[in-house]
Amino acid sequence: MDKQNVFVDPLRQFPGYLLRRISSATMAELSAGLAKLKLRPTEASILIVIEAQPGMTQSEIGRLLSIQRANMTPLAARLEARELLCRWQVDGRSSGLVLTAHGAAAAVKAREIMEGCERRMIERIPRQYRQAYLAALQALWESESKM
Amino acid sequence: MDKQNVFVDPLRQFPGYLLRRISSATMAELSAGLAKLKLRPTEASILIVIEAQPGMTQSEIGRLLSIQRANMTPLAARLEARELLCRWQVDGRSSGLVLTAHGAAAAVKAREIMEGCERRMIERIPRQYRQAYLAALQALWESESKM
DNA sequence: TATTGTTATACTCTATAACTATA
DNA sequence: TATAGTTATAGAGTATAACAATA
Repeated sequence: MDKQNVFVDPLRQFPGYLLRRISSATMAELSAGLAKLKLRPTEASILIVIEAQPGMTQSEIGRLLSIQRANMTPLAARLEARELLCRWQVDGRSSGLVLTAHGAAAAVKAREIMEGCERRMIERIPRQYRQAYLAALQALWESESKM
Repeated sequence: MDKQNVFVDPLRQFPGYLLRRISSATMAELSAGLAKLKLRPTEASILIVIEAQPGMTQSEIGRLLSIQRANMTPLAARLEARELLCRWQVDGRSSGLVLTAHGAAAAVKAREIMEGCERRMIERIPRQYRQAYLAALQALWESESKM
C-alpha cells in the first residue's frame, strides 16, 4: 500500500503551499544535477550572473539574487579558491568579479543542467496551462520585486 | 536610483528560478504573519494536518508533508511542550497526535493567516492567468508525488 | 525483518550585528 | 554619512546514520 496517499492533505488546496513543495522538489533535483560539477544552486546562479555581466561586484550580485552581503563573502571566496572566478580591483573597497576560463566552462555546463531541469518541469504541466503559468510567475516576480 | 534594477538578471528566464524566488518571498511573508502566534510555517502545517485528521502519528504526518521522521521528533515535542497537541498511545511504539483546545484555536488562526497570504498572492496575478496557474501547480504537484 | 521514535550530527541557507576601510 | 566587504554568530530546514523498542 502507498502510505503517502492514505491520508488527505488539507494543505493541498493552498497554492502557496504547493509552490513551496514544488520548489523544494525542483531544487533537490537541480542540486543533484549540479553535484556533478560540485556546485550548489546558489553558486551556479552566481556564476551565471557573472557570465552575463562580468565585473559585477559582490554587493551588486547579492542585490540581484537576494543574497545578503554577509553571505556573499564565503560564497565568492569559495568560488575564487576553486579558481572559477577572479577579482579585479574597482576602487579601494570593491572588486569586480570575472569568470576564469575554468569558471566560464562551469557556467556553461551549469546553465545546461538548469535548462534540463526547467524543461522537465515544464513538460510535467499540461500543454494548455503552460503559457499562463509562465505569465503568472512573471507577474508574481514583477510584483514581488516592487515590494 | 534603484540599484536592484541596474543589472539584467539572466536567471529571470528560468521559471524554476522564479518559482524559488517567489516561494521564498511568500514563505517570508507567511513566517512574519505566523510570528504573531509564535508558530513557524512547518509547525502551522502540522497543526492544520492534525486538525483535519486527529490521531495521525508522527511518521504519517512526516510522510504527508515530506518531513523526515528524525526531524518530526523535535517539532512534535515542541508543540507538545507548548500544549498545542497531546498524544494518545496507539501501540507500543507510536502515538496518535491530537490537538488540545489551545492547539485547535491556534490551528484556526494559523489557517486564517495562511489564507490571507494565499489571497494576496493570487491577487498579484492578472485575473486571466489565475485558473491555469492553479491547474499547473496541481499538475506539478501530482506528478511530483508520483516520483 | 520492517517500522516507530529517538539521538546525534552536519550541511545549507538565511539573518543580524558589529567592525574596517573606503567613498 | 553611506557603502563594500568582512567576521562572528544564530536560527531554521534538511539529511544521514545508528540505536532501542515494538510489530
